[in-house]
Amino acid sequence: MTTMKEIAHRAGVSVSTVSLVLNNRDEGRVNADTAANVRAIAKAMGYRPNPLARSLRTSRTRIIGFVSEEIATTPYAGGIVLGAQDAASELGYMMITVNTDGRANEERQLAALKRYGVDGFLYAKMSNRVTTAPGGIAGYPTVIVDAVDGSGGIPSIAPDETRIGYDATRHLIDAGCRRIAYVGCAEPMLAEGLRLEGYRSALRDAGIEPDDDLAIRVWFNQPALDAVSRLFDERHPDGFFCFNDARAWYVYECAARRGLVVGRDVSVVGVDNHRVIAETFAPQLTTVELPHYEMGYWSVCRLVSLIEDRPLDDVTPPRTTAPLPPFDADGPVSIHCTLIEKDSVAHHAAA
Amino acid sequence: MTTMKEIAHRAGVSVSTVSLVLNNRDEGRVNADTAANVRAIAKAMGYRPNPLARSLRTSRTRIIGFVSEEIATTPYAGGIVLGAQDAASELGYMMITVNTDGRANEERQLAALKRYGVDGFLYAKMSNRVTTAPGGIAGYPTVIVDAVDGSGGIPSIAPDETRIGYDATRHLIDAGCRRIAYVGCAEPMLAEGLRLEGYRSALRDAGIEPDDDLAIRVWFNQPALDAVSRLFDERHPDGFFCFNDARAWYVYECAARRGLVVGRDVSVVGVDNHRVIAETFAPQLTTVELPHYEMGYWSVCRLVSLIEDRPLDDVTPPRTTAPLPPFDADGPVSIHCTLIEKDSVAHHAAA
DNA sequence: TTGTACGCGTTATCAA
DNA sequence: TTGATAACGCGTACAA
Repeated sequence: MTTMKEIAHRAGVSVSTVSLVLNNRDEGRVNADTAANVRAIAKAMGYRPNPLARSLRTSRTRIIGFVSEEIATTPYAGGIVLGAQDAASELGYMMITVNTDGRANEERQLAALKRYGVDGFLYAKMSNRVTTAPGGIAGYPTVIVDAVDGSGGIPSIAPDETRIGYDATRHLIDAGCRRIAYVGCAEPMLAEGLRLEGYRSALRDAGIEPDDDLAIRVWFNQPALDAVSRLFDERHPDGFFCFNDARAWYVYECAARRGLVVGRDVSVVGVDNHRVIAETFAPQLTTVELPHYEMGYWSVCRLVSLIEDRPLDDVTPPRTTAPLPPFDADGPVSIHCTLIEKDSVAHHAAA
Repeated sequence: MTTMKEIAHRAGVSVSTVSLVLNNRDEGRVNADTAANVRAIAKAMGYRPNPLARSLRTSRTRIIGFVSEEIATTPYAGGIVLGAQDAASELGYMMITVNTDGRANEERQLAALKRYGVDGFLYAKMSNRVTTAPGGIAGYPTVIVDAVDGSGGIPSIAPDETRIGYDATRHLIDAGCRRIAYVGCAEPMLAEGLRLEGYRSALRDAGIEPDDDLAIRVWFNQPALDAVSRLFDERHPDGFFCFNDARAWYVYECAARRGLVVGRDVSVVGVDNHRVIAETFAPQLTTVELPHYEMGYWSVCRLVSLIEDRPLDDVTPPRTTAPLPPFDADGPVSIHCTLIEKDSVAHHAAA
């Protein structure tokens, strides 16, 4: 590790001069030639600033604390963490991730992070819900990921759940389906209600009155399979909007047992085709993909813009993928999710 | 953040005395009373050392770098990361996790970690294979997780794959099965060959000559389902040992379509019943559980023992769960996996 | 038994 | 335009 002192020695100048130059504060304060020389030497010696020493002075570490209760418990976490890490890396930040199990060790973990001098926090849930950030976070720049702040005031980023329901249902309507079922999730989740709402709006907008018997909410395993079976036999839906991968499976399974081919006899649109369908039935599910990676990525951009008090456009590295959501709003931000079309929807003229 | 200086001021002593006391270096060097006083004040003021400042002096950060290519791509990662984080937390360490996508940005990420002064590395794969740690890691204390070091010399921790195959097969034999099939994985993996080996040994030990037609290796989806279907129809196995959750699903599905009840008509033992079976068929699969959490936990203990050059027993916090593997060996360590019995195995007298 | 002085690598202030 | 000098919080050799 080469230090400023060594560079100063080699360049025959003082450490302060080196510091000025290497921090680009030499504009009109250091002779252009000496500056160039210092830069050249620094480059030749492969100088990289020591973040610890810098932090000791500036009390800024360029470390972000990623706090979550459920990093380990859901397969989606990976996407968020990865996106966050990528953004952090591109912006010159590091991320320390900690997993809190409930409020128990939460404050202890937060205290540790604070001692390490993190510049801000990402507080992540793994499915959209109303949450309230732990008290210890107060006063630190914070962004809530995949949830909305119950107490208000903290910016958050989450999928636009209503629109997910709307778009999925709309897609089925456009394909000619008229008896569209919703296979929801029996656990109380924000997403559940909102997607149902979107599903209903789409139907109404298309002049179809929602039929409550077509919308069910199921848990897992046999009871879920039984419920979907009844739905098949009693209401004969021609399209299904499924809350998630596991719910879509029940539809695929029921269809298979009745000799119905998904994508020909019945149409299915799901959310976030993650593993179950992909590994069991053919990976053909038309899905609205939850932007986990993007949420992670964008939340870090937003957090850094808070930390460094710079406009968001300024800190956001150029990206070739999806456009940015309207970050300027200081409250919660809903991210639009895109529908990925596979061959689980039969496109035929309207009946 | 209260500092040593403040404590020194309040105690009416110098900073060095405080430092001596708070680092437990006061044995016979500081008056017992002053020491006690200093400790009391430190406690009252809630003193916590500033890790940054300390690191600047000691060039030790108590930060561990967790490096992996696939944190995001597998649902198992969570368990390893969580276990590692727990151990780190209990041992007073922090973990910075980075996800490298191939060798491309790997060295850049490693360089960043090194600049932040990590004390050592965890290099993790998400399924047991022969690997070789990146060059940039050389010279740092390192432990390889869920893989074995190809070039030797670096300690590693991975499941005992052969024994997984042996135990699972043995369990089926003990339950009375005689035509035991192996549904393996067509991808080339270390685990695949080793589990097959264990499967064969168990059969031979029971006086059953392995029948090659009973051991198949499949990919995913329809082709896999077809292969397992043929297996059912042509060889009529009474027991199945399945490489993983997804492979077990094909067996459940084929059984269901033939009216056979798993746990009554056929027996199934799998590995790591993760999500597929649990969310689709009832979560009843008898499995050999891969100790992801334990691997993470133990690897950190081992790494810390390397970093601090202390015997492993010394750094390992007391645990109530499984016993420690034989860490003393300096090469690869195989962790024994335990079989969790659910009701997917029909226990009947041998035919 | 305690305090002084210095260094870790940086940044910031101020005087030259 | 440049360079001492102090400070960030801590650890430690050495002097008192």
